[in-house]
Amino acid sequence: MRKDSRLSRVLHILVHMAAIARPVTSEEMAEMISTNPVVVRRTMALLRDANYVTSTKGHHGGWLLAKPLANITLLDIHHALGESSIFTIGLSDEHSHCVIEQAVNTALKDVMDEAKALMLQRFGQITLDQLGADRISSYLNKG
Amino acid sequence: MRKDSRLSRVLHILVHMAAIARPVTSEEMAEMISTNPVVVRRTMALLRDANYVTSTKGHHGGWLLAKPLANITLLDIHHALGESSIFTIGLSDEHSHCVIEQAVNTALKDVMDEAKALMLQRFGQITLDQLGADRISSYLNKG
DNA sequence: TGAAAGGTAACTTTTATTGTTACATAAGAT
DNA sequence: ATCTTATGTAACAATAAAAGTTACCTTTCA
Repeated sequence: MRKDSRLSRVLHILVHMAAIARPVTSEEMAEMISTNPVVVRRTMALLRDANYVTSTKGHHGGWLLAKPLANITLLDIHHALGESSIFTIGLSDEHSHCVIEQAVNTALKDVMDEAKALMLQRFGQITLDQLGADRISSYLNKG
Repeated sequence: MRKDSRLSRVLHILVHMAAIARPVTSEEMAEMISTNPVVVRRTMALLRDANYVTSTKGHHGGWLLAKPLANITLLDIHHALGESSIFTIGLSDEHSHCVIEQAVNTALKDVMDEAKALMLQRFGQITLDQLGADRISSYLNKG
């Protein structure tokens, strides 16, 4: 299964955007993450749908943040990207009538649900403005 | 990303094995999980390498548990299947020199590590014999 | 009206899992 | 002895999801 790197990539872009006081084009963003503009538009469109960014066409167009990074959490962006499964571990479903299969799947699902809940809770505690600040303080601390 | 359903499938097989007092063939196991014997051998071979099962060739051959289910945890089996990533979320690595990318990835990695630690801890607390017992008691409780 | 931007559909590439075929080897049954 | 029943394994095909690419559209402003 190929990894979904959209969250990492789009967070990278958003933090850059906050430091650039003008519309940023898909072309520029594509260079930030070494891909092409269509891939960028595809992901950014989801954030626009959730009102975290706006886009304008034509000359001097591009993308702008719709709110300060301090008002956006990792969870917000995660959700904006859609409700896809976060685990590579899947449950079998060949014989859903088998009580053993049901017991196995219930046990696995309970654990995965708990881990997911923890992860989303942590994501909800981190705002995007902390990503820059965290980095600077750890840089100063480590030399 | 396609899900890795080996853990769920092989747990299903192991619990069945405990209830069958003779060597179980790959053919029989393949029917349990609706696949073919080669797929079964591929996964079971990993469990044999980790000494959870044994296999014998020829007439009346097949697979046997090497220890009681009570002595095997979900974590044991998870580890026996190899150290593959459990998350579909990947980190970008286009520009590892960019401090913003590093800050984003560190934040994501910290959260994922924490969620993974919780998941593995829970897996370590569940022995395979509980899968049958859990199911029966929940069945009785729910009617 | 031409250049610069986003919008989007359709298709290809990539990557990991799963499935399949084929054949070798081992061990007990006849 | 040799046939049958098993596992062992290599090589290849099918499947599925993300990412990449191409092509063409519309919008906006100089």
